Amino acid sequence: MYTLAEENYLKAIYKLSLIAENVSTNQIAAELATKASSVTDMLRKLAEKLLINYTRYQGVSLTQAGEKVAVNIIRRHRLWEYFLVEKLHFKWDEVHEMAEEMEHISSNELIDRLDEFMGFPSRDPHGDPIPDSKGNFKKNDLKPISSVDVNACGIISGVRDHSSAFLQYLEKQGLIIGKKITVKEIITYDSAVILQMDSKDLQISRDVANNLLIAL
Amino acid sequence: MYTLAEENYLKAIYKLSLIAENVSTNQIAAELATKASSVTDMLRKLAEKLLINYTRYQGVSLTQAGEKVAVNIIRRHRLWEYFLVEKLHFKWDEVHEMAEEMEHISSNELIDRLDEFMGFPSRDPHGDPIPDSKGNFKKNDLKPISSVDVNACGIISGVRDHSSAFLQYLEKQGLIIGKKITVKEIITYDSAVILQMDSKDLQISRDVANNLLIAL
DNA sequence: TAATATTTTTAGACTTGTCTAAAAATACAA
DNA sequence: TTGTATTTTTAGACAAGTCTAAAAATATTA
Repeated sequence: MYTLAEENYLKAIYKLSLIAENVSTNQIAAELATKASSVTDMLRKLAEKLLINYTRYQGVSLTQAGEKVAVNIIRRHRLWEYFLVEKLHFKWDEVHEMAEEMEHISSNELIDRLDEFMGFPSRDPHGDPIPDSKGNFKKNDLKPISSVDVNACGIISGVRDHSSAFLQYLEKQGLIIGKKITVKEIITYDSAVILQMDSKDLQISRDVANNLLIAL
Repeated sequence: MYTLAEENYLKAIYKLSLIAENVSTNQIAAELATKASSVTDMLRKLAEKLLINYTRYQGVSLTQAGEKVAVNIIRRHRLWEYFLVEKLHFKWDEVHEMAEEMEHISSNELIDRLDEFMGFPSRDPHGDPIPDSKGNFKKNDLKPISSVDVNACGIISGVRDHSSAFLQYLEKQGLIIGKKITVKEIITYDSAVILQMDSKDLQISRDVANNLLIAL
């Protein structure tokens, strides 16, 4: 249906669109670790196929068709991650690269059966919601710890950084999905955050607080 | 590790090697539905990577390294087919194309865990043996029905043609893996074969008898 | 608002894998 | 064994996706 490169571009544009409506060539280049000139070439092709809205120098956004394709890729990615963790017992920091390959397996029938096989999970191992077969899913209402007030209390529910370095750090600190935490103090000097978890105090940096999401 | 095209060539050469030691350019071209000139180009590349033994005009064979890669692809293919049939409940005639895509997922750790998850199956849904993680597997000792004598008796255990047309035909006739059959008569005129199965007689054509394998 | 900096696009080239058409090598047959 | 048919390779071209270098457009700032 779509080439590997096309799918990766659509996914990148979708991801960047969550932050700001309009996505720039350079942002896409950075996201895909490629050059701006390569991006421009691909944007012309995607626009021709009516998957993006594109005017030279003006940035891009996904069309409805493009968004549908992107959401479907995300559905596949998250279902395979769930499979790898729940059925094959991989750790949550080991599955991203594998799922990056598996998300391009084209059969939707396969994905629907996989979904059913696993009991229609609603979130992947990193707490991200899994779109259903029609593409519906709740937008993430999770907040980075860096954005909540002192004394706020919530459940660790997701991450913004999926790198294994970050996930391994969290694991080591016991900061795993489902844990209940309370924000005890925010250090003015460097925006570090002191959390209470399991009746113990734990300090995390601003970067970590930015990338760790909680449900209030 | 290897490109999609390289993997497909190695798999094709492996498959053809089972029939005759040395494989010709035209055979490969036919197997991959491509042109002989394209095959020649790829053969040069595979030879350079020491995956095949190749001298111009003399046909090719796999090196040990090449065979190892090919067997690994076959392992992945057959394990995914088993997964699709046993876990996702696809029919045996529906899984080939999906497995053709899935066999290129590169992680061996993934495949080993999948193997374990399914209890280390020894044969795929079409009766073909599944290599273990070291690449060991029993060569098929199954025989086409067309090659056995009258009064021979055996268990339907495999197929040589994996097309859904053929598999659907077998399904319809009840000729599925595990069934016990007896060869009652071979018609001299057209080599058709009359089988006995479940105390009933059933006639199959020479083509079918050629592609349906039994364990004696 | 004019000069400078940044971003984006264009132009031209490269790689992988494919193709057609023609040449070279091998196989077959008289 | 010589001529013909077949197979295989070479030569040159093309599409997809990428790159570098340079040009064009946009944004910033003095």
